[in-house]
Amino acid sequence: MDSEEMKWRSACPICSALDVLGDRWTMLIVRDLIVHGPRTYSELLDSPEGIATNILADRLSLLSSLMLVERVNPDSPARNNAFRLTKGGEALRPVLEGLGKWAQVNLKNFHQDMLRMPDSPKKRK
Amino acid sequence: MDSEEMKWRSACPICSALDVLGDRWTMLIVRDLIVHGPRTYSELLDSPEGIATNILADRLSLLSSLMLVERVNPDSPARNNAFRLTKGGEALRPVLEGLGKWAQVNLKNFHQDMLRMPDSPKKRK
DNA sequence: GCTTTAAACTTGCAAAATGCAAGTTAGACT
DNA sequence: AGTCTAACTTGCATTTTGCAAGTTTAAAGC
Repeated sequence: MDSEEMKWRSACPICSALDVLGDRWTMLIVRDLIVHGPRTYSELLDSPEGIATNILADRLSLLSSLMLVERVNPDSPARNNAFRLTKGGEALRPVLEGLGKWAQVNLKNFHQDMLRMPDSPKKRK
Repeated sequence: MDSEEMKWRSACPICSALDVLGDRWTMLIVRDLIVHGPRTYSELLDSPEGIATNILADRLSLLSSLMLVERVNPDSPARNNAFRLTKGGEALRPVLEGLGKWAQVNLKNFHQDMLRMPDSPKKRK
């Protein structure tokens, strides 16, 4: 998937944001990059929610083509070459913080086990 | 769908927010209720993005069970009985505004036709 | 009060997205 | 040179979405 094949449902900016971010996984990848800083493919795979490898690859490719995420070393091979947020991706930080705070206040009656802060990832292997 | 059968992927608040709102349609319904105020089922159907009737019914039922949306007249029949945001739903306003502003700045190079403000809905029939 | 109308859904099925397991590739390390 | 393993890709089952059609029911008109 890349930005050429994006389908924009309308001219509404909120809808356009959701055309990019409105699925089960994309914002969780952004969350990991906000919380942990630059992160490799395997580290992103290790998040507790358990994203599938094909979905992770697809979403990283979309986020890259929209210049929201980039490789730390653009000219080096993929192995151990972490992804990080660009300025545009980093600009989502207040939005995600707002979502987290909203959930803590407004979903606490439905999800008893919710944490105060994002939890750290499990060790891999 | 109702809140009993919600699957929470993790204890992370951001993830929990996305468990509820992280799909193609839910936040667009919230957007319509923020922009227009109380709105009937048919009015919500008329939004320019074209949500399907079964998806709209399903999402309204989920939002209702999470007490984010309610009927204007709780004890009256459904016909012409609009939905509106509860206090919890209304609390998403700054998040959606943030998303819209983010998109205007960060997606403008990829979506030339994006508007400055959400557009008004088409007339029905 | 009986019929008609239309808003508010529900249902059934096709199409697309997601989830899962397994396989492939290529650079780094010895 | 050979092995290892991170970073993917592929194939297929399952789930979610999209679309068209059908159903229900309060209310408006006669």
